[in-house]
This record gives sequence, C-alpha cells and structure tokens, in this order.
Amino acid sequence: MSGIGKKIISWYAEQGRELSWRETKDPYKIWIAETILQQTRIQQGIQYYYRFMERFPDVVMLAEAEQDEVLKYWEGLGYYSRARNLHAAARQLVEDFGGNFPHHHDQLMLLKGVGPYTSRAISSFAFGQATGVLDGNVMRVMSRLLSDPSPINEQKTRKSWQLIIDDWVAGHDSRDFNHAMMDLGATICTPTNPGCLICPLMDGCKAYKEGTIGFLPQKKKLKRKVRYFQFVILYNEKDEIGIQKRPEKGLWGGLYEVPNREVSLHSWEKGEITKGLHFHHELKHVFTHFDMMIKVYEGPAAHWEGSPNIQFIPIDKISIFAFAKGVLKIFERMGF
DNA sequence: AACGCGGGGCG
DNA sequence: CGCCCAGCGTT
Repeated sequence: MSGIGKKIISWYAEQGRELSWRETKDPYKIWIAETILQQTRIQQGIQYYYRFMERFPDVVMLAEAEQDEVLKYWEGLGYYSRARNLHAAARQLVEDFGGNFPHHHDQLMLLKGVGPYTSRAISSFAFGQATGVLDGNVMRVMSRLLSDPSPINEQKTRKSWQLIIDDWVAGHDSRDFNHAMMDLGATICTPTNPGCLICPLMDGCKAYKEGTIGFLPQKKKLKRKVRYFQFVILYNEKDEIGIQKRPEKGLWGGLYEVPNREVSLHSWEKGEITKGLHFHHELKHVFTHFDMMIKVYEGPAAHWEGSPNIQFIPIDKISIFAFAKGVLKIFERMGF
C-alpha cells in the first residue's frame, strides 16, 4: 500500500474541505472542535463550536466556569458527558499541566474525555506529531483499501489498524495526511454511493478491484430496546413548574428535567398515575440504544412524591437551565 | 468484550 | 425505519 500518502495529500491540496479550526494550531481550539465533532456531523456541531469558543475562548475561561453554564452551551447537542469531561479536563490542564497541553498522545490521554482518536488528533493537528488518527471516516477508507472485513467497532481491529496507519503516515506531514484521509472518507469514500471513479486511491483499492465496496466496512451491530416513562408537569400555588437536576452520571447527566419515572409497559398503557394528575400528551424520543416512550401528565404538585430535590421556577425562566432535547420537546408541546 | 451514552439527517 | 456521524467511559 505504498504511495498512498503522496496521492492523497496532493488530492487534499486540491479537493480538501476548508474548516475554520484547521486554520489554527492552537491545541485548545482543536480540542474543543474535535470533542464537539465526536459522533456528530459538522453541520450539526459547527454553530455550537462558534458559540462555545466565544464564551470560553481559552482553557482558563473554561476552567473557571460553572458546570451548569458549560452544559447550557451544550444543550441539545447530546452525549453530555463530553461537556462535563471537557470542563473537568480544563481544570486538569490548569492544575496539573500549568495550563499547557502535552504534545504526545500518551500524555493527552490522561485528560478526561480524551481517548485514542482525540489525543492523536490534537497531537497531529496542533503539534505535528507523526501519528495517524482513526475515526469513522478513516476506518471506512481503510476497510476498503485493504478489503478487510474486520468489524470496525471492535478494539482488536482498531489496535491493528492503528499500526498500519502509523506506518502510512511516516515521512509525510501528518496534519495533511490525516485531514486528507478524513476528507476522502467524508466526500468520496462515503458509506453509500462512493465516488470510486473519481477516487485518487482507486488504483490501489483492493475492495474496488474485488467488488466488495458495498459490503464494507463490516460492523457488529448493537441491539435496541423500548422503555416506557411517565413525565409530570407539576404546578405549585404560584403556577410555577417543578424541575430537578439529574445525577452527574448516566443519561442526560447533570442536566435538568421534570420529575418522571420509568414504568412497565402494562402500567404505562393503563395510565396508572398519582391521583389528581391528568394526561396531556404522548411522544416518542429516540436514542441510539433505546426508544423512550413518554406519556406526559400535569397537575398540582401536592400529591406527587419521590422528588426530594424539586425546585419550582416560573415558566419564563426555563431558558436559564440546560435541558435535554426530550424535555425541551415536552415543553414545546405544553406551550411553554 | 460488551454496554451505555444524543441527536440529527439521509436513503 | 435503519444507518451513520472527527468516540469515550464504565463495567
């Protein structure tokens, strides 16, 4: 597979994407962009990136912020542990690293929320270290170049291919090489209908030669479930609504919500609920790993139990707090 | 190794 | 409706 580097870098010089966080070598900017873009399309994340950088322009500003505000800037983006870890890692950087980013990926891995991909991305893009980055795009490109059916979501595959990509990047500008591989995956070597006929690597692509492009990459797939919930809009005597903060870990960790409980399908269908509350509407919220079926009830707070940390806020103060998309959808249906 | 963790866009 | 996206942490 020799000669890949030269071909792909010259393709990148002509056809690469122009993205603002590539115009800098500031590790902080690169770190924020890479974290926002984990499992997230550029289109979806780019506005979050600009807003986030405006409010938290450097690592000290981020370290000194309150977690609730960081989460507010992440509201609606999903995978909220990214925001919590970003905040924690900023404090790590200030306290343990003198506010400076280490250059090597092994050291960057010590930061919360920074894993194999992000550590190497910072190492390459900010400091020019000779390491290859493996994201979903690159894994797809490699699976086809090699015509290798190894499941790309298995650690074994990732470790093996890391050695290969590190070999390929050797002798080239790692910044350009890694960006080129990602851009090729994003624009030419796409999941469906790849542009093989205009691909600069067509000659050396084993899957193209063998006709296996359409079957690659392989992936072990995860199973999804359905879970049933009741959410309640509780009013006090001043017509304020009850909200509460979720635990730091787990689903929607650290965000605010309205009181709710998971129930059996039977109980959910029968509509078994505290006396005095009445049904308002039903909706489905889709996660990667399960479908959340929701029935929303409303009524006076007096009889509801099991929400010890509930606080009541006027409806026009909702926007101060960070809520996940599922809860925001409920607010919208309530007319708040 | 397997699972938990969000949300949006596209065929 | 299923798949995929600049992945990481926990168990």
